[in-house]
Amino acid sequence: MKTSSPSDAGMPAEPKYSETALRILEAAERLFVELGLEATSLRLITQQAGVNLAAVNYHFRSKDALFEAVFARRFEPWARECLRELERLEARSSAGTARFDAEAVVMCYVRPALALSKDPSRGGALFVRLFSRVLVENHRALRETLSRDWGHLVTRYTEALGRVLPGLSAEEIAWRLHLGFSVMFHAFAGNDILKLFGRSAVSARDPDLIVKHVVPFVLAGMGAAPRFGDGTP
Amino acid sequence: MKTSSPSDAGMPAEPKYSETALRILEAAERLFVELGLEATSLRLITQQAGVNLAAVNYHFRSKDALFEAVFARRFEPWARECLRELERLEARSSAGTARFDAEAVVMCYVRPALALSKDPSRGGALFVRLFSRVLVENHRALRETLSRDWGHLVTRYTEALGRVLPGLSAEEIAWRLHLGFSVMFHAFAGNDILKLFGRSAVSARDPDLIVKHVVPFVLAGMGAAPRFGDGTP
DNA sequence: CAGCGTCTCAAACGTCTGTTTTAAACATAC
DNA sequence: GTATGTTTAAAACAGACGTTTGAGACGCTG
Repeated sequence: MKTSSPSDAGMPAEPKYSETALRILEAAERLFVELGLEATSLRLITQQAGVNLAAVNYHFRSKDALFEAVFARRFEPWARECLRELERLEARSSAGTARFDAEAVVMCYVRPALALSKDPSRGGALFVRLFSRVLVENHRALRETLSRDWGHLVTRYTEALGRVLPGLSAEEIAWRLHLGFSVMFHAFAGNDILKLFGRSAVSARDPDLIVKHVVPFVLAGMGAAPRFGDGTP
Repeated sequence: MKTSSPSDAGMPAEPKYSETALRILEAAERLFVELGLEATSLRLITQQAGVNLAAVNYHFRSKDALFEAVFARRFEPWARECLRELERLEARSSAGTARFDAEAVVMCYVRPALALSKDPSRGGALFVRLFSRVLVENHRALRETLSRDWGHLVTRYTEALGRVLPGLSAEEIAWRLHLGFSVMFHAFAGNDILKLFGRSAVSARDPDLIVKHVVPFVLAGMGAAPRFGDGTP
């Protein structure tokens, strides 16, 4: 095999999938992103993976469990990276070697998404597209897992953003984070309204280019002065 | 019936659906939003609508055609409103009775979305949620219709935004519009990452509240200074 | 009352779905 | 070399799916 860097810091990075299971995961990932969960049949997955139909129910328990495995395989490393980035920023800020501002916090979750998008061995931009689907459709089981195991991640980012935008209420902070996450995910996923209307102009599949346009937008949005009561300034 | 204001400016506003067809449209709309196209069966739709299964294929040709009808019924009035708002702004701006700035342009598409969200007789926020799904999944037939019949709408908004943000390149303008549309739609649709992680805080179903938080964010983002080459200012 | 579209209804169509079952191939350890 | 647990293979399962059919009910207009 090729995976696992020498020092696996504590956690078991990958549940050690067999060759067959891996082929299934990869075909499923591509198809779930392209067609969605419901529109993708196990027969199509196994056919494209070049494995037998029954292998899915053997290696993963069910179609739903397969979906969760596909999601978790990409999500967990990414989420860990986001957390590590934030902790590193906090450490370097305490040491006085880095500024703790909005851009630094935003880059803590942009950087991992960028790295993921540029790494074909981790599926490239596929996962971001999958995540943007999960965000819109809502898969019960996944939501439970996320809020149980990764709720603290969001909490940490909320606190961090609160520190760098001291003038804003907790509610306002939550909104800024929500909007900031949202715009980044859908931009990375390429969910483009202009494209939907055949007026693309933004063809950009290049992740670096996406960052270049999204980050200034998000930073400006997050730092905006809040609007009072209704209209009247 | 209750619809149609006295002076229907030219176009046939609604294709005059029969009672049964309307019940189907309404049940389908709700279910498509909740479960998605593939996961919603015609049997479930007709059951909730209290009509016979075959009625769907009689009134609409097929399941796909039903979906397009559901979409078009809400989309077209909304799109027409967006166009009218923009034309009104241009007229009032020429007459010197209104300022032609970024906020005015953004409000041209926010206002119709807000009005729609607050009007239960037009399905309330359901359509925005449906639209956000369409944006992520991509339904071939719908994309063709949109780019053929409504591509000019996007073109008009791109031009308008170019006028109020004169310092930016055409590519940059397209990006700002893409991101601005995107964040508004997903905010109205309630596609909230914080909610996904069980850290809601932004429960806000109130459309006015959404506007209050989204508009400053979008305006600031659109007016941001673009980022040069890479990092170095 | 006859004639004729419009519409509803129950039943059936063939196909595809996720899942299970059975048997066979395989590797590794005794 | 045989035993053992793991992985694959092909076929079959019951059920749900979108769609079609053909007969009948309804409300018209003549």
